[in-house]
Amino acid sequence: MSNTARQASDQKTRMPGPGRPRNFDEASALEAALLVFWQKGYEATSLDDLTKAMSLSRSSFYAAFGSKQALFRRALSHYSRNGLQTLKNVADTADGNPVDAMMQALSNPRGGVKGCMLINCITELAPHDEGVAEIGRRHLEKIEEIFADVLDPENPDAARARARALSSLAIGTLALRKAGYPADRIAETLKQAKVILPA
Amino acid sequence: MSNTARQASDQKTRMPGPGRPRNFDEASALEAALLVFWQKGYEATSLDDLTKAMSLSRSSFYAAFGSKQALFRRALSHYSRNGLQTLKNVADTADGNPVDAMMQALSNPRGGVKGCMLINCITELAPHDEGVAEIGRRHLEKIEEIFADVLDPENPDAARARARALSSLAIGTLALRKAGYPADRIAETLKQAKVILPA
DNA sequence: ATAAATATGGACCGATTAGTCCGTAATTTA
DNA sequence: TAAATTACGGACTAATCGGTCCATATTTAT
Repeated sequence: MSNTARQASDQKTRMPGPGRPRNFDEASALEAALLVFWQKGYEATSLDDLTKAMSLSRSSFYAAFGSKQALFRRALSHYSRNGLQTLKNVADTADGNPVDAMMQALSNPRGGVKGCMLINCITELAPHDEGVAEIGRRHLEKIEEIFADVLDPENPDAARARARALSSLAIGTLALRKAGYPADRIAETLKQAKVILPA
Repeated sequence: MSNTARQASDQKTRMPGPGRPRNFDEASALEAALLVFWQKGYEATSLDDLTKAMSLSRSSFYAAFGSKQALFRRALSHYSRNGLQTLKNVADTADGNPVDAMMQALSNPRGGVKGCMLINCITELAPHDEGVAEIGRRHLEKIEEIFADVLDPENPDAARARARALSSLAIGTLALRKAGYPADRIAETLKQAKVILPA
């Protein structure tokens, strides 16, 4: 389907050498695409939106990424990897209460009003796209893991349900933010999580 | 803009009388449209989807509803009204624990895997559609009110933050459901709300 | 220099988008 | 029955959709 990888086929002696080099960076193009998908969603993002944001011609786009859907999958996975890493860092480097820090980070992600891209995509696509649903499931489970490890490092499995509740609470507040709730009400809502903390 | 209402203009003596009667019911057409928007989202729903589901010709559609967007707004408001009424009923008629019943209802709405239409729409549209954001805000605030009245009928204002946390927790679990979490894990997550209950 | 290989820009494609328009059907009032 | 009025079916439009294709540019290996 995709012609992205240099073809290792054609065992003939040739070794032709690479042709014209790209004049774009694949990684930064991917991140540019990520931002567009993040703020507009999958359906509402057009090829023109993407190629403009990535500063790519259509042919380069298709040569490098195969299709809108393939690019999207890559962007989403990239986002997931990145976000989980960030969350782990938050958990590890929080001086005071790591749970509070994680709740903050989840409820007020880099994206600001764009919310969490993975939640956006689960909402938009998961019911009719099992691939997205699976990426989403994995992401959510990882978040639970991180919470559980913080809550009870000795026996994280026992804290799993509480971890999931904390995660869900933070995710729920994303809707408040998108709907335009003032920041202090959201913070106040998050603080209610304290009662979930003790067993 | 819209020609929906019988025009009261033309003060001339005439009083012409109505022409051919409609052979569709506006209310049920609206509900049919609601279902489509609910499960596909706004952008992904086409006019063909709508007219087919509503059993309407395009001309009748535009005569009766004006535009896709206008229809959507009506459907969304209708959904909000309906949903809040249902939630109130759940709160009033729950024999055991009304909070549990509300959490259940919010987390597992009529729509099944379609989730809550309002949350879907907030996620998809609110960041770039202030009209939708406002409908969403009002809806969420009403949910909080219902929770707060159940939590502390004497002084619901004092319970407002807890009410919002419960609401957010339930809303958060919608993402779990869409991502394909098994029902028992979601139920277990909801049960964690008990710790939010006491002051 | 020449051949081989890859990248790029942009024209192009068929399908689909939301929305318009018009001829005709169905109804009420006179 | 005639005039007025509204509804309906469906053809039509201009724009946009995701995706393809090709001629040309740019590179390396010979």
